[in-house]
Amino acid sequence: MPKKVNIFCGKFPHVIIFQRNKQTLRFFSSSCRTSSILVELVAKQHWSKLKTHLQNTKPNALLHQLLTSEADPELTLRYLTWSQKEFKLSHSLELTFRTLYSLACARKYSKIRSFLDNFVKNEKNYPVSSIFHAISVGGDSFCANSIIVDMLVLAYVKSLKTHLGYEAFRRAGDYGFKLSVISCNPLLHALVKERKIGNMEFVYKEMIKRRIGPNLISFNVVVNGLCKAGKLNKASDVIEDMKVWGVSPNVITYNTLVDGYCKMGKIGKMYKADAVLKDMVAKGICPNEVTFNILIDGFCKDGNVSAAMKVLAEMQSQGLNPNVVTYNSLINGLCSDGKVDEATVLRDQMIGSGLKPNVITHNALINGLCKNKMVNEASDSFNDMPKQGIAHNVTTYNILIDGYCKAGRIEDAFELRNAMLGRGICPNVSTYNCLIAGLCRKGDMEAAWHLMDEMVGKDLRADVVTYNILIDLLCNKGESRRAMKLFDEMSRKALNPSHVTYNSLMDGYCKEGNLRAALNVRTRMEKGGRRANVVTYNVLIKGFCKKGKLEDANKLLNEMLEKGLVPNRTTYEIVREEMMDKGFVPDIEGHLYNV
DNA sequence: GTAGGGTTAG
Repeated sequence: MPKKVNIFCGKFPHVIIFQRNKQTLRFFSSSCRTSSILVELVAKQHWSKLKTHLQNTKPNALLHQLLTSEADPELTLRYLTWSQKEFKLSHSLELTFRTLYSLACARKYSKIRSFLDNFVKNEKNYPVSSIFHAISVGGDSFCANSIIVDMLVLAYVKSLKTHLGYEAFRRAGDYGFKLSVISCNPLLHALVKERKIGNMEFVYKEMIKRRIGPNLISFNVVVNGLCKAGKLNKASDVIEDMKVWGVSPNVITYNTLVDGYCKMGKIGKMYKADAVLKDMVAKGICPNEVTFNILIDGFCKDGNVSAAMKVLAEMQSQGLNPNVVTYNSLINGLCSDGKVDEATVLRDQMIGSGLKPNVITHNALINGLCKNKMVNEASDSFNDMPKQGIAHNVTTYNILIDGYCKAGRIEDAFELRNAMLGRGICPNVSTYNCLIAGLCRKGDMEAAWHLMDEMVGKDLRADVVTYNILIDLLCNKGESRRAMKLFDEMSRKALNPSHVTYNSLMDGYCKEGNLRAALNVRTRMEKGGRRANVVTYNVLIKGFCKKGKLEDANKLLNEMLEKGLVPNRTTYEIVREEMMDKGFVPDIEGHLYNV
């Protein structure tokens, strides 16, 4: 019998498989001959014979015997999987992980990897704590155990059980097991994808603390996560940290940060994005197509297509060719600006330069036509797509369905929905959202609720947008309390309310003249981790104005400017109509001349 | 194995 010493006894006083196994051992000593026959059958892989012989022996007793007799680890594993399948049983965690331990000592890593991949896919989820207990009593080689835990974390992440991967990572720290970037990088990536940025930051800090040595990929993933969460200063700090670790940021690191500024930055964000670009050039990192595409898209989304065009010229002067993504951003930018004709010209230019428009190009143009009240043209464009060898996708249908709804052509919208079903494209939540919003605009509440039921029947779950549509509708009808009930339902369904949700509720209460309730919603919004945006301020400022509280409204205006939020057209309209026309001079007055 | 483009709600 091998000597098993639990080196973690001090901290984790869970000993001991020996007590439990005494009985098993007695069994083996009394029937030693039988057992050696069985072991030999395993060695020869005579499974059917083994099955008949095992009628009087417990399968787990044989597994134990294989482990203690130090049989070939691969064979032990083969017996383990065979017996689990054959007898529809699960071996204990202790024996399972002892098997993996023996494989780790024999450096049969790929066997462990594929076993763990299956192990975690199993619907029977063992508590991570039990697994760690089994690992720590199963073997005393720190290195072998660490490798098993590393592979376990990776297996969880691969099977989309990120929460368990995260827990295993945390516990590995308690036990002092040393993980590697092989499991930590995918874990970081998965946490970013699930928007669990707090957890991602924990893993990153722990990696440094535990001296796991983040590499370039780790840093890039972390920078991306922080950018997606709007933590741009922290992202810049991480880039500084990299140098301490002797890792140089590359073009991807900087592109990620530039994109962060474009998408999450506040006042003067494009200026800052440009500053990051200059910084990277100064550090000798050459911008590539992606860098320029990010900037072009950023300027377009910022409503500044002419600046985007200048970036395009700069890109070409540096010998970089615009690609489909470049053109798609510009086409979309022009369409949002109401310049569908120019967008079409650009599309032709794109074709002239040898690039083939893809489904995204077409969708952008169809959307542009819809938004500019050219639904018939949009429909023609839609029908042209198959002729050009481009298949419609769900988004194409959704765009045109939304176009029909907004043009008041609900019947056409439903007809198109039915057509997509016939063509094997499944409506998704967005399809329903477009239709529900269309029905709400028409005031056909009954049909809207009916569609909600239909969604559930099709196993489609209402999302934040669905709730936003319904909440907004109720608020506009003066039924804020009913809207609040839907809001509570959202949290019960683990849906994270968005800015729109809170803003609609505040608007509803403001319209009812209930400023207190509106401010309560704002408090909840901040507790929910969302900061007030321009729309929030517009809603509240208007609410206070309507109540004649112009001084308070003015304070809100100041607060908004101090937070670096940029007033929009609605803000100016409110200020003009509700304050200036009534003889009140707001602090924002000076800005009004710029509009 | 880390970066970029299209739809729905204010």
